Amino acid sequence: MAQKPSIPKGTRDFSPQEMVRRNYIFDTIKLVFQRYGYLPIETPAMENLETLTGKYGDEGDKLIYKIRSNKNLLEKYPTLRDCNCLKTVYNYDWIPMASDKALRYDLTVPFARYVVQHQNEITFPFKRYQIQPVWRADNPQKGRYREFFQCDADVIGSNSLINEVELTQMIDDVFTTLNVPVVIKINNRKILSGIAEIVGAADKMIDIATAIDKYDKIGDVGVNKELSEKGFSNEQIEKLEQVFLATSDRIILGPGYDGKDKNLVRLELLREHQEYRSSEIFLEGVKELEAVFKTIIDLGLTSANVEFDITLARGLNYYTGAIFEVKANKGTLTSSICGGGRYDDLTGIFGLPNMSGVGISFGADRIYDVLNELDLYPDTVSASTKLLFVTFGKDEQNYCLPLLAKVRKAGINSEIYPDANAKMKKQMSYADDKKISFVVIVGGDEMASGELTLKNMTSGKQEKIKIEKIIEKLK
RNA sequence: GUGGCCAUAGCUCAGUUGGUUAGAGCAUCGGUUUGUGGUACCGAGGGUCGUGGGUUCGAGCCCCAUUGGCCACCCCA
Repeated sequence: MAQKPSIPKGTRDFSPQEMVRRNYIFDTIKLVFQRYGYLPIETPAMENLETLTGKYGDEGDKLIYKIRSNKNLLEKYPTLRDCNCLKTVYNYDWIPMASDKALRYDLTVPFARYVVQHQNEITFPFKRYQIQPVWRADNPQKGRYREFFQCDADVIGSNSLINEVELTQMIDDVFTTLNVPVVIKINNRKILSGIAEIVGAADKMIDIATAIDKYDKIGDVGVNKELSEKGFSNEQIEKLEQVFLATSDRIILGPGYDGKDKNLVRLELLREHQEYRSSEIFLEGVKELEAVFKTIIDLGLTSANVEFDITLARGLNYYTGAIFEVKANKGTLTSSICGGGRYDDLTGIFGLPNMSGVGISFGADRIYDVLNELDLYPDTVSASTKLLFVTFGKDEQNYCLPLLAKVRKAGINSEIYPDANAKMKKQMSYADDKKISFVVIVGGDEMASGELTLKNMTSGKQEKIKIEKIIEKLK
């Protein structure tokens, strides 16, 4: 017996029913992308390693899947074969040369690379969407995979905040269609930069951001402890706590709250904040968000809630302006199902400066998990074949083949049971299992009269009917 | 990279203080007289109990190691 086959950790197989469901998600997202004027591109699964490194922070870089070279180090340096220290590491005759390629970690960095490479063919602002798998050498757990699909939409070459508004509307559109209640959290890295500047730690913005990101998880005590461990003084920590507390519900919903939009109240509070208003970049971030929120409120969203959250950080290093994160309000998955933000200089690294971009990324696999858990698929998602020809032998089958072709030409998904000798029960079970809505039963009587037996598999009712009428009926 | 839990049929699991030939449900396939599925009844196939070692007269069960999985931390879609 052969060994039981398996697939690598953190990867999944998708069977037909699952694929139909996943395609429903992809189709929904794609439709929204197209409706807002985004055009598709694809990039290779692998990139040059140097394209990817240094873009995702220290933790991110560790999770990049490196592709080992096919060249054998021992062929180039045969004397290495005798090196004992290598032998203890590699007990075989093949030592790969240094890896210089890697699997893509996300779709944003390859996109930036693409834009720089194709800058002369692109009309800016460039709106592209991209739906492809990405790979991360992470430890799998709930909602976390080593291979998963991202669905990205990005605008590059436009500073306008209308893009931020539009992306928010797209998130709303997608999750409204999918029937998933969500909260869209929005923050701005400039606010975080300003905060870091004010407390005298401008170079430690990332440290502050990743610590305060855990506010709702480990509370103020935990956050303060982490900040302290990272070398922040008590004075700095106190100053930081002050600004985060300023936007808490307890403060803004207190006496004097006049029912105005919470997000705008929070931002106004920050704009007027004694200590922090002195930072230019801080105020810039606040003003940007005020503009974004005002427009969103004016236009209104269909089902999503938007929320300004000053503790939202996001780990990716390249974000410089607005940052987004979307979570489902129902179900047990607590991690984000969509994220994004503005990056002012991602193309600069590849030699094309002053090209600001902003984008969002839907995590298709997590959305799939949420939809599965909440069972949010419409009935129409399961049906594929609409009509099955059931026959009793070779003669009947031959009689049906031209009819089948006719039905297919009319655009009706249909098939015939291939094994002419199969018993009727077998053929009916097949239809039942595939959730085929109608079967046509063809035997001697039907062939003689041309009146075929059409059975509705849901109601169980059947009627004698000519093929033309069947086509008319099912079209 | 760190920690916790788990591993028996394709799937979900049972399996007594260690004792003959390891069970059930679901799924699959076949049958209940050869033109009718989803419900019923009968039957069949399918397991070196994750792998390797140890203790024992005897191990699915106890011990050690190893691999894999799930969950949490870190970080992220």
